[in-house]
Amino acid sequence: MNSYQPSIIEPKWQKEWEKAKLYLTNEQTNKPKYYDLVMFPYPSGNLHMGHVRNYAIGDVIARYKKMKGFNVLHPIGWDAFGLPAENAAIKHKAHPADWTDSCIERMSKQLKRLGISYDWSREVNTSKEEYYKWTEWLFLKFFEKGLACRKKAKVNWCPDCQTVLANEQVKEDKCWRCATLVEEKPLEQWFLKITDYSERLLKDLEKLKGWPEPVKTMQRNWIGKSRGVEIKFEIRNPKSENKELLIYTTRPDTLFGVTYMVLAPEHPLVDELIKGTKYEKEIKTFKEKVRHETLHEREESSGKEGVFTGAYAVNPANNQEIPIWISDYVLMEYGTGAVMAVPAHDQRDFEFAKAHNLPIKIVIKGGNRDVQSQVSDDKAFVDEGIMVNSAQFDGQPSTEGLKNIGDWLAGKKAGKWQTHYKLRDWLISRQRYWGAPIPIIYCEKCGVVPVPEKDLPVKLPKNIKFTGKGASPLTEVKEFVEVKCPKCKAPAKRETDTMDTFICSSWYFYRYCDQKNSKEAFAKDKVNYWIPIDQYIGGIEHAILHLLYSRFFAKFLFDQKLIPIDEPFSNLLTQGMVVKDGAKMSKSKGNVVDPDHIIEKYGADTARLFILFASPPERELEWSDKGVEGCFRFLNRVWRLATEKSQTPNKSETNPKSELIKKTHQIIKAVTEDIERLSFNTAIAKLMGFVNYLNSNKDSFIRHSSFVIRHLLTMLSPFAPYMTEELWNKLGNQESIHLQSWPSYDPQLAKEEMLTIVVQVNGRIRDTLLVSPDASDDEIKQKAHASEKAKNFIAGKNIAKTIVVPKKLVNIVVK
RNA sequence: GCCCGGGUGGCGGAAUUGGUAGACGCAAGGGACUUAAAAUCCCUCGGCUGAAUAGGCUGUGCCGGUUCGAAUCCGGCCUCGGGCACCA
Repeated sequence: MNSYQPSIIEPKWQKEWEKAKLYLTNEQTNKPKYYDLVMFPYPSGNLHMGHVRNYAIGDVIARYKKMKGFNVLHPIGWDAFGLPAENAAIKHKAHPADWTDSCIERMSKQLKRLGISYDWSREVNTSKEEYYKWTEWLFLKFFEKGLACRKKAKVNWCPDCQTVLANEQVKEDKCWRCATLVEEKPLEQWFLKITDYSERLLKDLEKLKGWPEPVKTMQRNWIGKSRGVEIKFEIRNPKSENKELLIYTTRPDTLFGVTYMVLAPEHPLVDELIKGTKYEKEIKTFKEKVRHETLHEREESSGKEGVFTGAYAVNPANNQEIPIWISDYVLMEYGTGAVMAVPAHDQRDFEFAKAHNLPIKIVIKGGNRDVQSQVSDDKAFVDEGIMVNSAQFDGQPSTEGLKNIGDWLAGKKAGKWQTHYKLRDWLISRQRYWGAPIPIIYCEKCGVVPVPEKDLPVKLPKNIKFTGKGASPLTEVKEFVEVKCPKCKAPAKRETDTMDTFICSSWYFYRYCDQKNSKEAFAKDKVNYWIPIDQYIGGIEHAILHLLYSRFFAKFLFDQKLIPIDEPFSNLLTQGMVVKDGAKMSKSKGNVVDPDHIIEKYGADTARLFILFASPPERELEWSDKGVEGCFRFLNRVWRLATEKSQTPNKSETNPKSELIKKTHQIIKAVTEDIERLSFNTAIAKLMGFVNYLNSNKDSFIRHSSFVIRHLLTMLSPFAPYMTEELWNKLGNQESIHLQSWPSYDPQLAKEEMLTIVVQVNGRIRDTLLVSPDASDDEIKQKAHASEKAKNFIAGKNIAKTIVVPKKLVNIVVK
């Protein structure tokens, strides 16, 4: 008998499987299809534990479903465009394409070493022409339908490097390379009109029964639908008569409590209001200060800083004059860039009013709560209640008053009902080289002209200089920029911005269905066969952006009749982070653990097993090298069980009543149910328990029964594919274990013979009973009442009632 | 700041629908085997009390509530993590 040596058997089977083309998939079969998708990696250079976790989960599902008789598509590829390649180019003077390719080469090797059952013939790489040609083509489709448009938007601008910075490149308001204070600079940029799909993106969340509820809630809040009223406030200012100020509020019921207005500092009215007044200087200083704050900081702002403009507005409810202020807590991007402030009933307004000594007027009273004292207690009253100080609306519940005031304003043309969404259009322009070019040409005569389909792809030029300074490198390449207008043939200029990499990752799973197609992005029949994705697995950090963008793409493609469904992912598993030292393991943070040394020491099977066993998939997993050892020991125990010879080889092993057979059926049932609910850690725990049971059995025949070993190995094969294959082969099987069926169980044999019933007195456990599963509730109740241990606690008291929970417990309530 | 999660022994976790808290694994302690070590196997292992592997009390971040019964449901708080639109 030789010992378990993963370093020998793993490379051997990796080659064998490749030779046998074990994991290639096609559509020519009668089996039901199953599309198992993992979020494709960004080729950062090295696999980290987060990848291992993601792909181990995906692989267990793929192998399990295959054994259950499904035709499984389990592909992999590379989200290969992006910022880090360009940064590497600046740092190491390597071309982004070469850097990316070498990263992919390394990571492919690591993935193969892990023994993941990918169909590598379908590998996609978003940075290759044969892929980004179709990314560009999809952009043209959006453009054709009027869903791609140009608008002004701000970018982070480093005045020293003369370059646009990503949010990640801004550290505490400063450029990460030269520490210059970053400014915001408006640029004309491309957007996809995802807001046209707001309502569908929101409503269809209801269809996603296989999605975790928290992810749906996050998306719902992100889309942020609200019903409210747009209200017109007249401005009373001698210099600007007849001006109006529009605000949007979801709380028209608090209208009578408005004591001041706040504008975003960049609101177009501000300059008009202050022109030539004594307030002009102070306001301008404040605006300059705010200009240097990023959007993020402004959202975090406590809302206490602001300046009075000197102007007044009139509350349409009661004609009261109220002062107009500006503050950084109001954002131009949301609503109308102005708010009516109701300090008594909004916490931010409340804090602002306190800081600037503005009046606080209560217009809603809470049932028996003393609103007056709460408000003096430094807290706004934000709940529903009864309206007061609101003229004809006094006495109404605020929920009714909300509707009535809205209608009243609409009636006198001072306001109108509106539906708002927080979701903003998707800014896709990036002033960078390493991305899919936006296929647009600007002609002086013809304007914005799309590149004709036949001219796709717009190729990224190879000869590029990277300095990290100045404009995007593409603007420096004459042959790229200077083109003829496709319409009038006059000299024209090519768009030099590239697309957000989220575009590339919003459609890659369709390309997997038909990866080699050079005529189309994907053939309809292939996509119709595989889509929707039955199980999608990836990090919780993608809960909003990637998943929302992909849903938007699916809806658009569905509308263009390119795909058969408008929700791409039927079931979603959001795996928790693998963290180390309390922080997210990520390429950008640099606290990455290299899986290679675990594989070298214990083998890929142990690495996979441990990462699945250490924590349930959706929960965070704190990496620690301890515990890996335990999984390695477990695999060794299985190895010994399967390779040691039974001392009594001729005994019959098929007696269906035997404890061993029953136990085996019970374990198959338990493990199957655990895998079905994606509870891999408990599935492994149950297999460990089974091995302990076999090992502790004195009867060597039972320990080494081939019936039991066969089932143990097949159940373990999705988790530890190499070792189980080796043992399967050693047992004399010709065909791979990965082509076997998942073991089935007989529900009769899997049944427990006796049930343990807990006896409680007043909810505290006093005894347990062993009863047959057929025992009636009355019978169990009687036995419980007869329990000597329970009697000690009943004695001298009256039994008020007895609760029987079938198959679980009896609770005797005494007084 | 806003939105979404998590918090259970010394540690990772289990408890699937409100019904025996601590499965399985790690660490620790004790023992067997061995010249010895490694490996392997066996036993103990939340806390207090107790001779006890009898029993009792207590215990799932904190405070309170609902219930015959709460790790699980509700209210409030503390704390850690994710996301916040140019990292992917």
